[in-house]
Amino acid sequence: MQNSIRLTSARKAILDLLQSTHKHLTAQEVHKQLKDRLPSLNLSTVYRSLEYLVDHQLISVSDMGVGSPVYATLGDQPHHHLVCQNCHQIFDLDSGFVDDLFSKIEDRYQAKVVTNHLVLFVICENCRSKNRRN
Amino acid sequence: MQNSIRLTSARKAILDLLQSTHKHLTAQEVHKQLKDRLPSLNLSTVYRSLEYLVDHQLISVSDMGVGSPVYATLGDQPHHHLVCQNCHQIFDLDSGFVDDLFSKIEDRYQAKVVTNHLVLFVICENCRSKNRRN
DNA sequence: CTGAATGCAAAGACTTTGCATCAGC
DNA sequence: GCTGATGCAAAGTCTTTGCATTCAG
Repeated sequence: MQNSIRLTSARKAILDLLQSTHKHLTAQEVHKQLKDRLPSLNLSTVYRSLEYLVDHQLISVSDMGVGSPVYATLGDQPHHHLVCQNCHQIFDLDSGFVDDLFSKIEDRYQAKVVTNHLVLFVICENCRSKNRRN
Repeated sequence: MQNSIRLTSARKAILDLLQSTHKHLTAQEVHKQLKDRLPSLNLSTVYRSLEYLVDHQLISVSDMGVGSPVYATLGDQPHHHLVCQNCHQIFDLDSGFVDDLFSKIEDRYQAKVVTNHLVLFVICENCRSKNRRN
């Protein structure tokens, strides 16, 4: 991890994309979405660039249970989701709750929490009432 | 999702394994560890069985950032980890902190949190002191 | 100018699927 | 006995790597 950042067109494009979509994208998705702008962009370059950008702390990587890791800019406000394991509906989770947890952890462990997108699996109210077992 | 469970030798062996190791294993690891006991066990059967067991809520699946999902029995006490994004060291996270969060969430959203293995990414104390930027 | 980044092609790892056979209930 | 599970083989998807070329600083 070094301080200066070598800014190539591929990396620039990836950063731009992540900054403008405000979404979590997989490497494959990033590649697909840049095909028009940079037709020559190779998938392996996308993988290498994403790795580089994560290493240099310009983007974050997290796992939403999609199978592949997803990437997003750090600029986005930390935000968190509840995902119902039964009906797969997604709910926003009040980040106050999570901030609380994170600051407690940082106090206790002297570690900086870098997860800025937490996903918790739940059985939502709706599904609970439909299913006695939960 | 149905109520009765068809208990085959493959599924029995997988459950046994997960119950005895108390670890989170990937499909590949499960397969490797069962090779001796069940030499004929096919990898695709392992995948299908794990999926089946998750569907029937006999085991849980989570993601530790290893690249593949990991499986564990539900019997294991909920427990949580901090993983350093820099040195990849793993720390146990006091589950009191997390229980707190979960019960607040359950109150507010009337949803049952089923995540029983939370993984938070951090920069650990050690790595922070080595690197001014964090 | 020089080392690092890229494209390309190939290999590698993990996972899924179709189909014939086998086994649990 | 019937339905669903398994083994096998093959294909599919995602990711990584080696090497020659190109590019940013």
